[in-house]
Amino acid sequence: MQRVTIAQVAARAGVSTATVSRVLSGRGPVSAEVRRRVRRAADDLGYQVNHAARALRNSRTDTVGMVVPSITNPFFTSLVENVEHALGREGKELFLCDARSDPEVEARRLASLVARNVDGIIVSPSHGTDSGPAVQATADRLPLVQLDRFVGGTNTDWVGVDDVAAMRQVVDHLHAGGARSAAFVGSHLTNSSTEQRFAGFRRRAEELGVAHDPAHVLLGDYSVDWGETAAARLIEGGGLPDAIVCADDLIALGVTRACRAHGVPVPDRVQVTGFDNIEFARLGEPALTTIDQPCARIAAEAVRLLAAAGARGDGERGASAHIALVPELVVRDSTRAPATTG
Amino acid sequence: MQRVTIAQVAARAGVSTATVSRVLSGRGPVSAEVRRRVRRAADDLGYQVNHAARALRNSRTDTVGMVVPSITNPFFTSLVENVEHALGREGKELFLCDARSDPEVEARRLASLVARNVDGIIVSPSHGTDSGPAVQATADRLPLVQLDRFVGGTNTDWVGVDDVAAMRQVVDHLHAGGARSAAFVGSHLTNSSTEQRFAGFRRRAEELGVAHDPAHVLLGDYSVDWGETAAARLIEGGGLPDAIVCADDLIALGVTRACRAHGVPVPDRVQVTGFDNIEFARLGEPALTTIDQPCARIAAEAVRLLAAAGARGDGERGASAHIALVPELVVRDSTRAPATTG
DNA sequence: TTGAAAGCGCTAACAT
DNA sequence: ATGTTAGCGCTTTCAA
Repeated sequence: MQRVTIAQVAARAGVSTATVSRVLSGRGPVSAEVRRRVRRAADDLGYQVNHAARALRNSRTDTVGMVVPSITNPFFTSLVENVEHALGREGKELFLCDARSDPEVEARRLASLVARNVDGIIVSPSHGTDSGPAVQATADRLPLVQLDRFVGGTNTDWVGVDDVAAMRQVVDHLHAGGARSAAFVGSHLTNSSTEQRFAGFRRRAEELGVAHDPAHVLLGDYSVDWGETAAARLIEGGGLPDAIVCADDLIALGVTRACRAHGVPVPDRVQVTGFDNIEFARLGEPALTTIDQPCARIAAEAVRLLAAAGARGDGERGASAHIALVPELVVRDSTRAPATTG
Repeated sequence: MQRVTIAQVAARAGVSTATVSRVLSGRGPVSAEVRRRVRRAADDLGYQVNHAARALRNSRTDTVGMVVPSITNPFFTSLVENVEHALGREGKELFLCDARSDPEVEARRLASLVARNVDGIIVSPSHGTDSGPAVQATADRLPLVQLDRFVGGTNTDWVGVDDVAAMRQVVDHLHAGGARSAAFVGSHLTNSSTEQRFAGFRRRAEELGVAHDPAHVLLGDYSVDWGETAAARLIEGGGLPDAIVCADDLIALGVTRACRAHGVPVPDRVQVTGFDNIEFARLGEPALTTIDQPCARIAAEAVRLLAAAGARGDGERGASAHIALVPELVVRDSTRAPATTG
């Protein structure tokens, strides 16, 4: 099972390796007759390019690296799927890495992607500050764009949703449904998503006079388990507010589940909202009102920015782009007010 | 932002490139003093190996490729996560590909992995027969093991669960809960999972005298939507059986949702079972009784087999290993009988 | 213990 | 239109 090289193809077709290369990469002038012979020989031998050799020669791999905090979070897989699709249109492949929500693992992944000579990197940093050094160091070597989450103090491009505007919609909607007090359940404030969402929540709550007791701000991680734990704590602690605003759908799914387990009616006793609009959001009981993240759009913009950064060359880095898309509220059954149009 | 090469490190440390290579790869004898100088120089320059050059030279990439039908199915992400973890223990990385449930895409992915000189491939084939040629062609060139699903007529290793034994447990449990008739909802019989599970279901149903009307066998795809559609069809068609056996949890989640929507009580009017035990299975209303797939174990075995196949060399392929793990039934609230011990 | 040099498979000048 | 050849960055004999 030796690997077939262009030299063997060349020998069989009775031409030089250069000609074979020209035929197979479709560059350079080759007569139709020779082209056919080479193709034939390559097929017969079962030739396949050696990616390593090509990468070494071209210093280009047609591969983009992507690092996400957790591949088991459906929101990130949705993002990954869309990025891969967008990349496919440019003939590039995706090398996916899971950071396990750990900045150290993340740093190793980024280093590994650099070693692999990927053409660019798309990363959603696990941690709001700890991810900084590795992201910056990587951005110094390769085109890099941040997606969804971001880390402060870097000069890279970023694409995501406007969390503050999103939370404004959420709080408005809850308020319209009669909520006069609200809790916030998120992850520890160590990533931009939670930070921004909490800030947006608090700002709008204050503007509308929705009470938000500091004791009703519960921070853990992005998981169903944490949602259940947090909700149980709120319920058992007494003084359950009118609404529970969750930083993502996994948490919200846990919260509604705990409410069901404790016999607390949603949305009649307490309204609940999620964030991301993962597929399972509509499967909750009740189905979750949530913020729909335009994953396809985010992915497409990220790929576009990356291509632009690559074309721009590495030295001249101008002002970095910050693209915040305004997402839509999806009203389902976990809140009381009807959907508004506007 | 030029990449640093060992030549530059060598120059700075005042040694040859050979010595630098020896120090950085930890092979060959180098004096402590020189070792320190080289390390120092490499750090100062921010040296990182060039993976392509190393791969070309060593014809080894320390990378394993994995192809799954769909990265948005939580069962497969769970498998991926575990494979990556197992690989990490051997200092290997994972290159993940999504086949979009399409044998043609799958074939392209496999070819691309071969071109990348991955050290081995782990694949869960999308299609029971159409995936065959590409899988076999790939297996002829590289160590390859099939995971979960498999394609017939190849001589590769395989690891997964014993679907027939699993379905036996499911039917026994439903029967113990009083079911005397059952429907089966799966995907088109174009992959081994559905085939085996359906066969297992039918066999045990016949043994126990559980009625299974051919009109109650509904085949679509592995998705929540299909589960909803299929359940609606069963409910509206009248003659709803005592139980609905689903080929995976996504389908089961759709089925229970449709039952809820149509006011059909689960498990009192109809019992429902899933397969895989994805995280969301316990979040259904009611929580799903399902078969737990031992992902960590499956992943570990796959990695072990792959390493063995690699070590064995490519020519001498003996009998292929077929490892079928017996999974456990997880009893929750969508079925009537209590959990049994044994 | 260290260095010189060949060569992995490919592509792009350059030459014909 | 086609061939010759240098060289991408690394590892590994072989020689010193």
